[in-house]
Amino acid sequence: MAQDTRERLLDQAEALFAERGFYGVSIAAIANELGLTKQALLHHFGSKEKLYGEVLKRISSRFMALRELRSGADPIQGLKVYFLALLKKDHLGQHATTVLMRELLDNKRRADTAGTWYLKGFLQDLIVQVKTVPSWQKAGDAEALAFIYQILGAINYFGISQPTLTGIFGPDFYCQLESNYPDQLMNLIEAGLAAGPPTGN
Amino acid sequence: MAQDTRERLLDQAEALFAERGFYGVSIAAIANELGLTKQALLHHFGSKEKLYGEVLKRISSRFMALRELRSGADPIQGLKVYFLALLKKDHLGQHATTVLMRELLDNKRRADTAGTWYLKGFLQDLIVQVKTVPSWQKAGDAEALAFIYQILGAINYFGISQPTLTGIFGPDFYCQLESNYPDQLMNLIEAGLAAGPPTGN
DNA sequence: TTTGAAACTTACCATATGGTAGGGAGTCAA
DNA sequence: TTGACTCCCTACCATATGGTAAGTTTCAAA
Repeated sequence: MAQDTRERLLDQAEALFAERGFYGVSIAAIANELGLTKQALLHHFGSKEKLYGEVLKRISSRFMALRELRSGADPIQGLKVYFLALLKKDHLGQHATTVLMRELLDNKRRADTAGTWYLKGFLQDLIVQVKTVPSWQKAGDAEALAFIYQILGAINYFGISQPTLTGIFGPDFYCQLESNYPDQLMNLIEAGLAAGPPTGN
Repeated sequence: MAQDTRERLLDQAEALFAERGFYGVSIAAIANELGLTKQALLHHFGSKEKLYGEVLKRISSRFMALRELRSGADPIQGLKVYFLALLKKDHLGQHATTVLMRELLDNKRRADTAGTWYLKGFLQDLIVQVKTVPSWQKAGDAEALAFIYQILGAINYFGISQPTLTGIFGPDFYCQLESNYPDQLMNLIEAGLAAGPPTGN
């Protein structure tokens, strides 16, 4: 039951941090959402910063789990599994990528604490996989990462734009957009992997 | 001189909103940065919300100016001009895209105020241009926008990741990454435009 | 010279926030 | 039964925040 409350607080915190950002949420708001007082929250986590740290840690562990998931043999399939999981938010939860994006934005300021260390393994894993693809074998790490980042950007930027796009173009249009996004993304990945790194001209 | 102070306050506000987000910055902090008190700021803008609105409006006008900039004739060149301007932050200022990204994240909550209406013209313009490219002429608007959004994501996500990537991989590696990013982006755009929308298989 | 508006300032205020202190209820082992 | 521990609450506090009220200074027009 204690562990249960802790977990529920983390869930709630993750959702609210995603929605409003670190400074947009008070610990009282998080606790009240569960019918608790902020002191209950402070009892479990000590401080708001520590709570936020725990949220990031939990997200990081899901990313780690994602790494275990890849099929292994075919690098292209492995990459697709990764990227589709990110797009569909499988195994990560609805709010993980949003919290992560906010953390990227805030990272400049809290560069010392740097809650994104766990991304290193994830990104290195992706680099290795890209360089396993025949046409990318001669590529440098930076080139591979640039390609990866383009895909990550295509995924995550779209992920946070739903409310805005719906507001601008209406729900029907957004629905079309969402339904053909995965296909186009897979196209982009395949085309990029097939083409290899840019040649010097 | 009055206009000058106003403009300087807007500059400072834009920079700080980009860096810390709406809730992460106090109006006192913005004003103090210029050796003023927060009441000077309130005198010019009335409230924090209104100041933020002015910042968004100013950014929007720069986007509008960007639309005028396109070469006109060649749609592919026009698209490249747009996207390169976004990547290099020409005519937009260092912080415009960051503020915009934060606004996308917060838009869910302030969906009523929706400070991103001005994006509509910009996006529609891009859609028209993409559909002018021969291989995209049969594409639907949603397919064109999906492609555009992939590019925008590749640009903007990378744009906010510099501190994190530098932290993870070191400044030298980031420098490599940054130097080959534009080329790879142009590759991606060309490949995507040449390939056309995904076929139904 | 007077008027009046613009561009600030100092004082002040209500509220919200993160955090401390300490207490009470329940559980569980000795 | 008692002591200790966990979980959570009420009470309280220092600080920060957005905003109001009421000047003060500057400066230009009447």
